[in-house]
Amino acid sequence: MARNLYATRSREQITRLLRTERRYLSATAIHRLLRSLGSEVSLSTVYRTLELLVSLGVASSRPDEDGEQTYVFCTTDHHHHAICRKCGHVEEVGCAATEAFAEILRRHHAFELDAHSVEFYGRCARCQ
Amino acid sequence: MARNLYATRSREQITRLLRTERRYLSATAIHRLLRSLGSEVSLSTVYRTLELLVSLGVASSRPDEDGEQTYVFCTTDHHHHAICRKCGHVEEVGCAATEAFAEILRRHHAFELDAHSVEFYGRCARCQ
DNA sequence: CTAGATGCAAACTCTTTGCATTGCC
DNA sequence: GGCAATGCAAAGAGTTTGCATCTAG
Repeated sequence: MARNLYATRSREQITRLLRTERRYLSATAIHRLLRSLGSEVSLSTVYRTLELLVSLGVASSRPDEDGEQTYVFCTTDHHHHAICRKCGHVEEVGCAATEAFAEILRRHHAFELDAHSVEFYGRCARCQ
Repeated sequence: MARNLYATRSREQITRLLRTERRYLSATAIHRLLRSLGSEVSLSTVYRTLELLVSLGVASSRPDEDGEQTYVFCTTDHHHHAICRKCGHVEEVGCAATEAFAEILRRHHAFELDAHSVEFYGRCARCQ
């Protein structure tokens, strides 16, 4: 955690959970999980902490199909996510992999891909 | 519109707007646009009609970054979307273009891509 | 001790639903 | 005329915010 920020119990718990799970979880799901583990953190603190983690680059968020925001632990390095539809596991995909695809879009559609927002769904190695 | 369904004024207006715009719009945005064009359709009808169009395969929906659902007119053919970040224009990308990319993910990450949910962001030909 | 973090409850936004009314065929 | 569609208002769900209290440093 950066300077000027207190390393509180709530924040440690939320960060540790995300770091362990490595899959996209909603704020409510995180709250429910933590409570079931004995934590007494409130839902608003979960929301505020998640917002903090995202702004610090420690977590990344995206809305699921219903529009509910979900959060995942991730490094600050530049990368994209391949998300397993079966187990929810998040694989970090390096930029090089997207280059070839950007080239195809460029040639066939004159479309300049902004690869930063691309996310992929499918089956990870263990779930096929 | 299929049998058993009334071709009402509201539905025509909503469908015509989507067909003309060809970009992702939220229900509220569609409602606002229609009202500004003189329509008196209600917001709940907009929601109900959009749900109908999606189930008919005439429209497709996805949540934006804030989790708000947005809708776009599209054909029922199998394809993916390349969305221009500048003008919002939606380009329909054929499946062949995604094949090459799926192959890379498969080789480098042992990840089986379910290409059906992939959407791309960037700049279209006119907006570069 | 003090700025920052938390909990609670209320407020907000987007979306869905129940029901009486209207309108298409 | 009959069944489906609509409008309105109220209810839901997820998320944010104000404020008094608590706590890490």
